Amino acid sequence: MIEDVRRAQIIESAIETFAEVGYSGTSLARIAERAGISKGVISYHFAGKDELMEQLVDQVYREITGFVAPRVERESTAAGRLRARLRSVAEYVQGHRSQLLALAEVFNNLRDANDQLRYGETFNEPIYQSQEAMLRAGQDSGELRDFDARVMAVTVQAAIDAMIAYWGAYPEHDIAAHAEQLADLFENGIRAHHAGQETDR
Amino acid sequence: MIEDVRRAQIIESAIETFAEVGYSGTSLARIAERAGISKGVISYHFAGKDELMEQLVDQVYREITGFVAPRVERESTAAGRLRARLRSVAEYVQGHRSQLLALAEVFNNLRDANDQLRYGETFNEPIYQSQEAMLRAGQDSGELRDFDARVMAVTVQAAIDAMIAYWGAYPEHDIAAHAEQLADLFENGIRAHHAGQETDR
Amino acid sequence: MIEDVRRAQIIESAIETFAEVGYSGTSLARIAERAGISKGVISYHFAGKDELMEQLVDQVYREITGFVAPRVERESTAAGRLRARLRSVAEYVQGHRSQLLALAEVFNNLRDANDQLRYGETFNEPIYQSQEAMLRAGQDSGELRDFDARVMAVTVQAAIDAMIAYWGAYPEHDIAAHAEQLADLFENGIRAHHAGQETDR
Amino acid sequence: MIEDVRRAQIIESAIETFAEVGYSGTSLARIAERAGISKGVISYHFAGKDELMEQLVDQVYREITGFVAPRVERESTAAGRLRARLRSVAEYVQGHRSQLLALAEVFNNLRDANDQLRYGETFNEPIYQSQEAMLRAGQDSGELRDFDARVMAVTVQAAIDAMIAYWGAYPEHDIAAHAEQLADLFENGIRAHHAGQETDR
DNA sequence: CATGAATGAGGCTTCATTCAT
DNA sequence: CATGAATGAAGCCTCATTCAT
Repeated sequence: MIEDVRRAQIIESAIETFAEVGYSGTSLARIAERAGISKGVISYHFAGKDELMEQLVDQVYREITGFVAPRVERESTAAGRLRARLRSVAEYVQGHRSQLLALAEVFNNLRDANDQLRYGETFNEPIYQSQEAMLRAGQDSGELRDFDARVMAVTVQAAIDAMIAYWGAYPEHDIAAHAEQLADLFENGIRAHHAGQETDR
Repeated sequence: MIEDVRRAQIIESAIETFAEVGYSGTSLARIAERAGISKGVISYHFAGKDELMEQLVDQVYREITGFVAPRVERESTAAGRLRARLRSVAEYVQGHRSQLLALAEVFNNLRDANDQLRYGETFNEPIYQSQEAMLRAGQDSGELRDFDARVMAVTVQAAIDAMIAYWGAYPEHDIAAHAEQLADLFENGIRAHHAGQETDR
Repeated sequence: MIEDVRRAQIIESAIETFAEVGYSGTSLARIAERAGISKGVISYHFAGKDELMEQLVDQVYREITGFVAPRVERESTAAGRLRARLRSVAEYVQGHRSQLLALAEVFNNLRDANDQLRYGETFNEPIYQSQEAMLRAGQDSGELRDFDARVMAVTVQAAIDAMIAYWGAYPEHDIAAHAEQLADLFENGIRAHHAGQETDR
Repeated sequence: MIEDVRRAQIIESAIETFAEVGYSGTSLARIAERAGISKGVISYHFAGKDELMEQLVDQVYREITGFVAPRVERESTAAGRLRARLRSVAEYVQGHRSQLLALAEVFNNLRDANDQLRYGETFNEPIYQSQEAMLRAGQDSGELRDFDARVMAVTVQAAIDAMIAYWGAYPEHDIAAHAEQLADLFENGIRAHHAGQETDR
């Protein structure tokens, strides 16, 4: 009810604040100010700043996954799935710029009591593993050449993040074309060598 | 003389602190404590925390460039230069883990008075441009296929950063092999299609 | 009706909270939480935290007095009344541990707008005076020796409070035996000297 | 050096604040204000509010013990030692009113992370034990009658604390006379019966 | 009669920076 | 050249209280 509305409003305000002034510039006071509410309200709805950030990550993460996953699953070949992933991320990201920037801020900075990153590489494990499985299936079917699937999974993710970050810095950058370029790169880079195939674009 | 020694000592201490506890966990007090000096000394030798961080970036950046650049210039083909870059970065990084982690922290967080990232994508411009020039030369010579050189430059840089970050999280990861995998990926991904060449490894 | 039930429930919850976490650890939120009610309810039934505490004192005080007074009045000699008082307090206290601890917390900490203790020594005045009257009667009848009745009244009260506090800290302590020891002490300490001993002063 | 001077000044200011406005009314801001220093200074010289309070207790405790102990040790009989203790406490307390009130505030309120009193009855153990030893020696020598030495030790301490508290509330009260009255009470109350009286139990 | 939501003051602490010595 | 002391802003959090529903 009202509870959920407020929490959503606060998270939305936090997203915009992180996106605009970065992790260390984001205080509860600033979030509250942007939301037009009193400072204490955030502490009322969230156990603390950390919980707010974790919920932010949860929400944004769920949203983007909910958008991308079905579009990927529609494809059957490894190359097709990879291209679908790149395209759908690029598509989703348009209109959700702040969300992605905020996600990156929290990702790269939130630490636990032992100074370890709360969302470190270990948080990416599930993604890496599903990506690896997909790539290995492509290798087994003969579609893809031999390579280290873990390295490739890490690199695909890095290419996506960089695409988002670059577009974050240069909003006029054509992110859809960027995604196609990446798909071409990986398609050429990992397919099995026999005769010269062509990309679908 | 003493001046320079002190500054170097402070920067060294700052590097280790950033690497260990991250950007928001790094205070002047903590840097001073690790260096075994008084808090005030830092303010005496640097105009402020910002200047310290800028000098840190300058120093680390100069070091890594000084290591990588000559190894790249020794090569003549685009593929060779790219592989040399990947290899030499991977080589340099071993033994300079803290430096690279600290560099990333400052890179991703330091902002100016207008909340703009001090080292944003614009800081990468020189790298992108030199990389682009190299790639275009490869395209002109017929070595490389047609693609967006800017996107490729961004992606190469991202792949390198991710390699470092992954190795930062999993120190037992074989970063040298990782670099070769990346070289293979890009070599296959961007060379001109005629007959099937082989990578050198 | 319901009104009174709620007030009693809240006071009961406050008693246990004070007893457990002390004065400064007791917040309305904590009291409400223990009572299983909403925070606002307390403010609805009491003018404020201060009034709640005053009612708590009133209630506990009335209870203990209602238990002790008739048992004291049954006795006729000063020594008998004193022993009756000590015994009945010790008896009452068993089964009302939290009440007494809570009473002490509020007693020692609640202050008015001028930072004066709300229940200071002045609150003990009625007790002191009744005790003094009883002791003076014993002196007049020749049962008790000469001494400062006010000092003795203060000391008796202090001995009782310490007995309760000690037993509060060591629940296995035999409080009934403690009460008898105190009665012996005072009986020997204040009765008239039939063989004339002298103090060293 | 300056360090010690400041710490002493802050503790002194804390003592007066506790004495005046009580435990819950004492904030670091108020202490700093009274000391005429900036809020942050306290955090600079003490790890936190808790450490400040512990040092306060240490200091006051050491002072009072240093005054009382030699005066007690000068005496040889149990009655003499007890009277010496009562007299010297009463003497010391005059001129150190705030110290004693502050000590009581911290004593009765400071709690650890588990809500247990930092200075509970257990803190009094050493006092109780030394007092007990003294009383038992008196019983062994035939000077004192049979009684529970622990109960008596607790009661003596309580009588002293009450004397201080009463005088704290009524500064015109004659605390020296009060101490003599207490000494008389205990002397009569615990000495061996040469003419054999009996208690009623 | 009860509640959950909101407020704003105040508490403790950390921090970058300044300054006298 | 170095230090320790001090500052005051800002951060997060808790709290008693108010209020619309």
